[in-house]
Amino acid sequence: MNNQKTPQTIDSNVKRLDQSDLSLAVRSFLSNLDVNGESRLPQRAYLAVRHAIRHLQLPPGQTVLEREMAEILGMSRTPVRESLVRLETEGWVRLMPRRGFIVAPLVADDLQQIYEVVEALDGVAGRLATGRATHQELNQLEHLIEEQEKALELNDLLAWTELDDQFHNYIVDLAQNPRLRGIVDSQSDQLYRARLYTIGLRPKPTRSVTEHKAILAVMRAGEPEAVRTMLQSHRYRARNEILDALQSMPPLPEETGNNETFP
Amino acid sequence: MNNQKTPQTIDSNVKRLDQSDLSLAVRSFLSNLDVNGESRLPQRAYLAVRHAIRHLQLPPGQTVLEREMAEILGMSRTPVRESLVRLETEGWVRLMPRRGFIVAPLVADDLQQIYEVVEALDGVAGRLATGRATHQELNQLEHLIEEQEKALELNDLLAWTELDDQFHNYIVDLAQNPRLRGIVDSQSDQLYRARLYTIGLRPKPTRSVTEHKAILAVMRAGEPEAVRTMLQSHRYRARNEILDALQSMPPLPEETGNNETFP
DNA sequence: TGTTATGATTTTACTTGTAAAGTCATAATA
DNA sequence: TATTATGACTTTACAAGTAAAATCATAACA
Repeated sequence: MNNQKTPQTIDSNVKRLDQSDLSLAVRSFLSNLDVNGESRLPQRAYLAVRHAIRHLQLPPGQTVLEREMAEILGMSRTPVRESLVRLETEGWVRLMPRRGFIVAPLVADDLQQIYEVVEALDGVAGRLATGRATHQELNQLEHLIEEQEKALELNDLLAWTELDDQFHNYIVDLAQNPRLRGIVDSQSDQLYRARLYTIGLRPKPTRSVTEHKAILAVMRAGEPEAVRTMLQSHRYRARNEILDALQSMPPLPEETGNNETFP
Repeated sequence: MNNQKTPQTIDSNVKRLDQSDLSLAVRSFLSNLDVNGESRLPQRAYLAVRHAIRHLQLPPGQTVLEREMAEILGMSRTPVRESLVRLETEGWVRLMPRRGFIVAPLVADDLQQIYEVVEALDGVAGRLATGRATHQELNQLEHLIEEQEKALELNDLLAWTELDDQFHNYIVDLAQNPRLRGIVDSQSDQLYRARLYTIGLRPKPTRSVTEHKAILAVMRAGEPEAVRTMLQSHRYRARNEILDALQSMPPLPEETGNNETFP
């Protein structure tokens, strides 16, 4: 029923209009992303595609064609391909040899692997941050926690998700290790879409805020090892909530190209 | 003195022969690497360049030209560039915009960052491996330790370095997490050249072998948390030895193109 | 002598072209 | 009907070409 390919008639020397699988909405989402600050084309393509995957605009299983992306982003195929290669080594897309790239499916096994990595790196970041953060920076963490409480009172789960991300990212920043920063960034960000996907099915994250407070307190007390342990178990609990929610979902979203073809 | 560029005479319409900075030895090292198993050209280029950097054939600071690599490896520039982009995101080379790629310099600050990452990931790998390894696999670890002792008796530090790598890599394998595997692989392998570089300046690694035995014992006892702690402090000690040795070295190797031009 | 200007050269950054391999709809066949 | 064969079509994988930018040696000049 969702086969949108036109049957090729013999006189189809007319240029086909529906060579794309992507809806107009997704196309505008991709092309309207503000990446003007980036001068390099591959970096622009990288940010655009990653952003679209992160926000489930490019759903798991969706094929990503270099020709199509190039067309949408207004560049040639080469910089697009370069960005896809990078996204592949980071785990955002998967390369099927001679078939093309698809958005990495959202399966429990994969998420489990990411969590095992992020738990460890998040933990060490917290440990390092404890020694390296200034009072001012710790106050900034406190500010983020307050914002989280506000978002929770308003039941704004989307805002809360962003603030939770900011909290953890800021701790990683404080570790002052660019390499760690890069790896955590690309890995933990891949968890975002799983959280987005299960956002309504998880318990209200009041406990997360409590734990954030406890983590900050131990950072203030200057106990690096304790910070590490707490961050790790904090992530562990979050992991279980996500995986539980994912299991109670419709089987798995694969090749769900949300197409709106013209009338 | 080491300026090997020929002064361009007015009648230099002759094709220049020394357009390369790389010695014949390095060229043959690169082209003779056994990568025939790999069908994809970018993967071949990736392995070749990475291997050459790892073994200090391409020294820190060396510029890596895509045209030159393409020529040496017998392919066009496109797959070479793709491999360089990947090596850049992993930290092996550094991209100077509009200037080209150079082999990442071997500076203490960078090594420190890598160690912070690897310590954490190695630790979690050990923790996971403890639950997931079979008796047979643990015996394989024991075998590797025995080989290390033999290498040490023969004072074969190069063999020992390889065996030490194998030991740690095997533990990561046992964690059964491909993503973790990939990140540790690319990161910890970047430490290899630092170890190679300081190989004669460090104390004989008898203590490392003792610690390996202790780690294996705790894995056999099935105490994941203890394995993590021990692996982490094991890496920490190794880190300090390397960084100390590096500090007592000639300033820092940058642009040391070990050229042997024709007579 | 020291400093600035200049132009040839090199190298990336990006575009475009092409062959091979895989896919898929349709037709032929048992 | 079920299965296999066929061929048009799509898409990557790789090659090759070009323009802009940075570099560096040399020359002009104060």
